[in-house]
Amino acid sequence: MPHGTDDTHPISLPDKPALEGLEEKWKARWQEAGTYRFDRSRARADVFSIDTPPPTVSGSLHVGHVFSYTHTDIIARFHRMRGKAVFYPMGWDDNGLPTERRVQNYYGVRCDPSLPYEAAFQPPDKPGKHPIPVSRPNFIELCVRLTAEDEKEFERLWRHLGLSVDWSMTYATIDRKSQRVSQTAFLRELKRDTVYQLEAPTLWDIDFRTAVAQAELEDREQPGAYHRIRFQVAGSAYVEIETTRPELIPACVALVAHPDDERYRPLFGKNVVTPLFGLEVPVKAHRLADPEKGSGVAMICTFGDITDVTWWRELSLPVRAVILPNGAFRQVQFGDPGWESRDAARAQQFYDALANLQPIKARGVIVEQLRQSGDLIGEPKPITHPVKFYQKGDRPLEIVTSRQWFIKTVDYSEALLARGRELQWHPEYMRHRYENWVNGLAGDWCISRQRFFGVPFPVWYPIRADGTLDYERPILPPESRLPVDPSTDVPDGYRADQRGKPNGFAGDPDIMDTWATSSLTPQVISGWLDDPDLFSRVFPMDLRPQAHDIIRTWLFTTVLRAELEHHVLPWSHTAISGFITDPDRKKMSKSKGNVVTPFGLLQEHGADGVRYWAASARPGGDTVFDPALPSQMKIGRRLAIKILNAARFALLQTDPRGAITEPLDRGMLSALADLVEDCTRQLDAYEYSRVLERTEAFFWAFCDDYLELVKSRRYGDFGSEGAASANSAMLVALSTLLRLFAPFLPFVTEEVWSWWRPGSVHTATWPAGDEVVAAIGGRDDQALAVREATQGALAEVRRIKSLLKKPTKAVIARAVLPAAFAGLQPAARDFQAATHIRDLQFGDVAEAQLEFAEEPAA
RNA sequence: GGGCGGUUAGCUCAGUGGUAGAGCAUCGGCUUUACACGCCGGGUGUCACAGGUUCGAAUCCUGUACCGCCCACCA
Repeated sequence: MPHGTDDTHPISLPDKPALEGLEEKWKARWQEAGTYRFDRSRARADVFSIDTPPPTVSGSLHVGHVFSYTHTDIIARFHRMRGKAVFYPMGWDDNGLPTERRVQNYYGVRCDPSLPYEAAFQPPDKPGKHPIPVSRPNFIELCVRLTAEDEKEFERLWRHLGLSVDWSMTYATIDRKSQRVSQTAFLRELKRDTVYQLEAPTLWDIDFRTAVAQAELEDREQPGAYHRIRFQVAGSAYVEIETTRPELIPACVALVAHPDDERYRPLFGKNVVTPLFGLEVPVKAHRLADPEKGSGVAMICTFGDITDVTWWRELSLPVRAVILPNGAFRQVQFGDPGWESRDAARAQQFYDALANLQPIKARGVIVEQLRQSGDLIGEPKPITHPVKFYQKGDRPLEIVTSRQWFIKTVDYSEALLARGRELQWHPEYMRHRYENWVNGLAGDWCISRQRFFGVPFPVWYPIRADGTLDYERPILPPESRLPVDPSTDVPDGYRADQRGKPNGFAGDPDIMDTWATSSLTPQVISGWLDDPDLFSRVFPMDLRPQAHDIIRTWLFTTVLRAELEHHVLPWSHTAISGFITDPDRKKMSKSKGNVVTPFGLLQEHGADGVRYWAASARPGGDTVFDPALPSQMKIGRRLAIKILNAARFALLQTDPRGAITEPLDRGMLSALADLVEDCTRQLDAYEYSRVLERTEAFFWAFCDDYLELVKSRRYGDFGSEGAASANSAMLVALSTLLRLFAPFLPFVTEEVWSWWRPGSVHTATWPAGDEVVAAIGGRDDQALAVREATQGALAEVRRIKSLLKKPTKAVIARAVLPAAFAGLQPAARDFQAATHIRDLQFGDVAEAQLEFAEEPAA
């Protein structure tokens, strides 16, 4: 039976419908009824699977969260209504540095991976003055304990916002399953030689004391200065260089100029002497040296920046490192191998003033030394220049040589570009970000971090008789043992007391980069290792929603891991959301204090109101959030209230019902069918904002024009057949509009649906144009024309009445309308009743001619 | 330096070849039996700029400017 004409379900209407309390009511009922539970009996073709971003739970909730997660939920709800089994789990990203920092402060502990695990360890009630050292597994337990609270708060927000997540399926990026997936993928990649270990110069944060990856860099404008410094060529001949980092002069291993630079050609192959320290360094030629920069000749240090690394590698230069992992200048003995100075005593005197200093302090000291020695030419010229930082770091990155794990990326550039082309991007232009990144890959992905809270590398190393580690023959666990923590677990064939002893073993002390786990979210949630049946039904997945700032990290690495492990694209679509910005169009950030807590907004505007605001933003676009301005949320709330009232009106009187014969009814439904077709197309293309806008426009006209025009007839003024036509049409329209709105405004639509329809609107069938016009035996073009003429004429009469300041009820004894509106004649009865026109004529007039009667309408 | 978005009413923004739109704000009117958390109406624009294609351009092409973002080996 077509919807809307079902007589079997009783209608129960509230006297005064309201939005208050709908969230509490429906989120509980949805949970109870399992409305959003994933049906894992369905075949892959009937599944829509979503790789939802796990929010960083240690971060604060902010308005950006409700924004982008609403977009995904709209898509999820749409596909669910189209009959798909929606696989929509939620994860929590509790991995990584922010959590680690919080745990240290909250519990007053410090991770020491050399300690053994203590099962009975409990942190003190209050953090003490001195942090308590704990083992890595103990530390991870505390991280899990603390983040569990954060996760509850996020879940509360998501449920209140109405996300249609299946809450029986949650995961955390540090849970055992995630660890097992990460370690298994790592071991398999290691066996395939797509993972390798290398001692090499690595980007290094001196505060966190860890390696960081290219993807985690950001440039920040910093004040600096060019220092012009002379190097002695011979006798009184000097060559001058410019540098922003004069403190690295002791680490200088060469000078470099462009091979075609005539000024320096005579120097190539010769040695010069570094100022202060008297070290002989060669002058080299390399194409990356830019004659336009500085004096055209540059100092190569180990290591000042990434270019230094390139030069060092390609020119086969020695290492002369001065900066320790904590950023301090290390002790150096001049005269030792590699530090043969022309005047070791003098060099030592200068250098000793630098030892133990941090780079910025050392710079001040050395500038003064250079000034006094006469090697500083002129005064430093202040500039502002971009400097590389770790995204979460506070001081510029250094480059330090260390042993790290890498996943190969550069070798797979072509394959990854092809996957990027295969992926369907919404919006399409975000594809360029990915291509930019892949084309700019400078080196393989460093995945090891010298931190504690994260997934450990499942690797031990044999200790030789002389106590050194044998990195060439790592000891690997079988996959069946995973996950392991090599800092406390013992490799097969060894005893625990052999840890750290000659001929014993040592665990790899590092953990994986957080993205090394996050890049496997499709595998984690799809049951890659432990649930092949589920895996076959949901993987490769349908959708990865995420923000554009993590295309180079999360999206890229996920594509990479799926390529390495499965040789497939991990999902067919990605929907990229924009940012919430503050009124200055800057990205919102906690440090600027402009973060708005979402619970207050939900309280004030209702979940549907907040969702309306989120859904109004076009896909991928940044949206300004100004708490000081009246927002779209108010409009959304108003729309939700209007839906309540309009539905109540339609349902107040549903009898008689019968054939839909009247032109206005048929025209309205024909237009609605067009709307439905359009909305379906747009949602298929992820253009949710258009769907909301168009549905809303239709709905508002439905209320203010259609309902007003048919009111009289509906009340029975023109007999029961006319009333039956109106009632039946109204019910079809209501049912259809509720379903179109359902993905956007899940609470109010569910409330109204519950007044008269069985089941949930969210598992009802998404409307189809054919279904809408089935009630009138097909789309009716003539009726559409009548509707259009009637609406035009209605606007015209309203305009004249308003200009003349006539009350709505004023009776018009005689009206002559422009002939263009004559098409309304089949609906003249409805039209005249709504406009109180007694005698209606059409003529050659430019605007409506109205003669008002003396008496008001009855 | 390369790339990507944006520039439309006072504000926030729709609008991808056919008479310039919505909401908010503002002003005026309406006690109308679903809704005053409502309804009707008015005013408001060199569609950033300059060329080009076209019968016709906010829309397509070329270039410029400004805003924002991404990327880059930034001495």
